[in-house]
Amino acid sequence: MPRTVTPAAAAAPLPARRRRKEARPQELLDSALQLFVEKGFAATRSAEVAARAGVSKGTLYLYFPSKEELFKAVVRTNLSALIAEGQGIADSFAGSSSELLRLLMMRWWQRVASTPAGGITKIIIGEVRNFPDLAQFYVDEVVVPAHRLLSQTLQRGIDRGEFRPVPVRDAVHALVAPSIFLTLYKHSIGACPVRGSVPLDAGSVIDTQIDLVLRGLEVRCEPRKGRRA
Amino acid sequence: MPRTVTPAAAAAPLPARRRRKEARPQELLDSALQLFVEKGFAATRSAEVAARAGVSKGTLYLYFPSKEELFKAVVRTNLSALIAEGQGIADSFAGSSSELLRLLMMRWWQRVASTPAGGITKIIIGEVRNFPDLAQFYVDEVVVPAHRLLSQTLQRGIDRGEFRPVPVRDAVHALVAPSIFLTLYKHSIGACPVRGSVPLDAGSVIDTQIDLVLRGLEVRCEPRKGRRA
Amino acid sequence: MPRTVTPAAAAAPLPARRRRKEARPQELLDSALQLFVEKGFAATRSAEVAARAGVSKGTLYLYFPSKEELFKAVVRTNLSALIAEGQGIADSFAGSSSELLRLLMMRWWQRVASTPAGGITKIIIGEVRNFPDLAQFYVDEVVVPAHRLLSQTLQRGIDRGEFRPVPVRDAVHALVAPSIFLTLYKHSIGACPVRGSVPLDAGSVIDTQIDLVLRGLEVRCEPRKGRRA
Amino acid sequence: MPRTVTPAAAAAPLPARRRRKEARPQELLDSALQLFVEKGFAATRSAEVAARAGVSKGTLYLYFPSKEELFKAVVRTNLSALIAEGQGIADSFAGSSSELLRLLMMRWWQRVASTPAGGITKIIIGEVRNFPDLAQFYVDEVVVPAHRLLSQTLQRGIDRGEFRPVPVRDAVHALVAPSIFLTLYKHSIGACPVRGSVPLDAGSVIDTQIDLVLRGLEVRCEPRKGRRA
DNA sequence: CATGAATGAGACTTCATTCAT
DNA sequence: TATGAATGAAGTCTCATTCAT
Repeated sequence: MPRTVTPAAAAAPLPARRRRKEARPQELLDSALQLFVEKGFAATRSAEVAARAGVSKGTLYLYFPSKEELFKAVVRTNLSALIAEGQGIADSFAGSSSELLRLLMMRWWQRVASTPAGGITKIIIGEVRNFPDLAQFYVDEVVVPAHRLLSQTLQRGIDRGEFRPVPVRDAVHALVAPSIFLTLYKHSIGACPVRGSVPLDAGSVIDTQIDLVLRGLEVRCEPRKGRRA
Repeated sequence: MPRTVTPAAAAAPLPARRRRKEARPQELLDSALQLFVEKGFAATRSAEVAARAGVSKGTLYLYFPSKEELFKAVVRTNLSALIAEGQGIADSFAGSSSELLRLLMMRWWQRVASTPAGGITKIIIGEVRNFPDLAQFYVDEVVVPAHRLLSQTLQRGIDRGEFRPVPVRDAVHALVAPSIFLTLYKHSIGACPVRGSVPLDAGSVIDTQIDLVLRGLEVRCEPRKGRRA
Repeated sequence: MPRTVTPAAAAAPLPARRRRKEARPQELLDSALQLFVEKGFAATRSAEVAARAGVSKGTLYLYFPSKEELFKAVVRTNLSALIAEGQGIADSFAGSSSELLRLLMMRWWQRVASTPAGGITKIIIGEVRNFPDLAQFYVDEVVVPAHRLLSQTLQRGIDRGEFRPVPVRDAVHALVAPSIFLTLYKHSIGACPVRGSVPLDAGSVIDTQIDLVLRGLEVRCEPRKGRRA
Repeated sequence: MPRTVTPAAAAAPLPARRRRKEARPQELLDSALQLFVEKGFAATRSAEVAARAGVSKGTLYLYFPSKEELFKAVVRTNLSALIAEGQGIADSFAGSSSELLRLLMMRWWQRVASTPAGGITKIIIGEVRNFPDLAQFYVDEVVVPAHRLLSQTLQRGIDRGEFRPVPVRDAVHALVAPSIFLTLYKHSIGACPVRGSVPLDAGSVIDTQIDLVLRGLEVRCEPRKGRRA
């Protein structure tokens, strides 16, 4: 046995202990996201976050100084990054504004609404009033940047004559509300084993929503001519 | 025998004590609604509900066997009644479906969204998963009846050729989502003293929403050509 | 059995529940004093204070909002009252200042130094720096009033020609230090089962102290004449 | 075989690493003294002791097997040595006992009371009862030797007719108490930012103390008559 | 009917000490 | 030697609910 086994060290995989250390924060963030979404912020026990990440209570506090900071880290990891990315796309987009709008909303859908991250909104809605610090944090980190991104997109469409000149702020609201609401629903009643509830299919909801906002509900055009005449 | 317990009191106008007694449940429900909306279900202290209603902790439990039952009573008092009333209006409405839609939404706005009752949704969203009984209760008592009412109204419009034949369920969703979302926002971040937040004006939001859903966002139709020329 | 047992209620002793309620604070204060003196402030477990008073943890917090407030109440009950009383005596004392001094010190000895209350000083000495609020509280509530009382007494003796005109502040210090120090010792090393320690007998210490401070250590008088000549 | 471990290092001037290593214990002792005095024994975090000494937590435990042993080492380093030195002085002193007394007290003042070492007494007073081992240790190491030194000095004064024949043990107590008490005060309330506290100036306190103990407070002796006349 | 004292399980967070690296 | 990640017991304080009065 010439021990040809090249010393493991050669490949220089981080020593086990250190490898764990570097993975810990992410493991904890994942575990925290799951639990926060499941139970909410206040009702999530820090001990359970630790347990689900496979570490002891103390270890959690080695990486995050408090439950509140843990939550902030979860938000930053899961939402802030995505918004910044969307802003990047919008800044260099060349196609029509309808296409950009669809693209942004689809991305949000795929990356947030369809993942546990979508549940963060539920937490904020339900608990900011009990944790005032989180309110300012979430507005700065998520609400304002996201609203800015969509406002710019609508304004672009209006400026280029693609959209009617609607009030931008309210239109953004009308645009995102159904998706966010759907996400909220999914992570609250939708996650409960109730009978008789109203099922909501994400794909169809979003298609209808985009179609509706872009084209409207009323049968128009020809009749309109008359009205307009 | 001589127990001539002054039966006078019986005939007399209710003595203060008795009058109080009969008003108690409503006073407790009001106090509970306020606090549940402010702090959420779990974070509301039953002692504070009692205190705000001017009674002792024990008295609260005299009228409602638990915090959960108290919450259910709050929902029944504030939402179930209103929905039934809306259904009554719809059943006998003679005008156009657009008008009916506007009417129903305006009523909801005035009677729920503009009052503390609007905050109930926030509580459900944020906490049903921690109180499974409430999920079934809320679906039966609120979600299903409300959805039925709006579905019927949209279907009526489609049947009468007033609306495009959109997928009803999803359209209902697109219709109510912004209003509900606005209410959620108002009772969460909107109730926090944050700076830089996105202000939402109820009146303008609802107008834009109705306009958008009915008429759409895009500049369309052939007639457009003419307008553009 | 004519049940002549006059209804206990006739004597109208407070109903058991209420009688307990009124006794609770004092029971808790006694228990707290004992434990604080035994273990110090930080090391005293609120659960143990409650247990020693025969109630549950929760009950303690029904009467005192925090461990710190509990401690303040202990100080007020055991020290502030006594100092005020001493001030009353001094204000109306007619004898010699030596007698007044002896009287005040004897009272302090009997009411504080010889009781668990004497241990409070130990707590302050050992822990104020970790509980900054307590520092100001103790100075206002104990240090300043006590120092004022003794300063006045010394000054009275000087004014009446009974005492040499010594620097009052420092003399007060020299006067109280041994007694306080003795108390500290008693509640620290003196309370430990050590061998070979220096035993201190209260009675003899205080006699020596008063004698020493009043008459001094040096053999004087005649020899002095020579020195003075 | 070729392991010609450069023995050069052996002869070379101590490499930085080794020099650090040898300084470690003292650096840790200094850091520990500061922190123990600041926060007390129990409230001092071993991690902070290590950090202030510029090493890791693990390293601290390399030199001292536990926090308690670290504390003992601090006491030995800072107090035991000084007392032995004072004993040496007393053994060979030729002047008057008053002078010797003044000398010893001044030395104690300069070497202990005026340095962080003075705070050790505070720790003992406040916490021995929670750490029974420390009680015996401190009595053996500090209390008994210090008391022996001062007892001998007083007895010497009495034997030589310089002092009145007072009870030695109690007189020693009266002698040291104010100084120790002053030190305690300085490291407790005196170190807190309180307003209205009683300021104590070391120099004036010690002068008054010595003067008082040696000469007494009362105006006495026959000669007095003359002075009064 | 009404009160409010009492309970006790349970939450977040800290820290001395260990041990793999 | 030196490090610092990991542990888990322990401590303060909260609160829904009960029940003697």
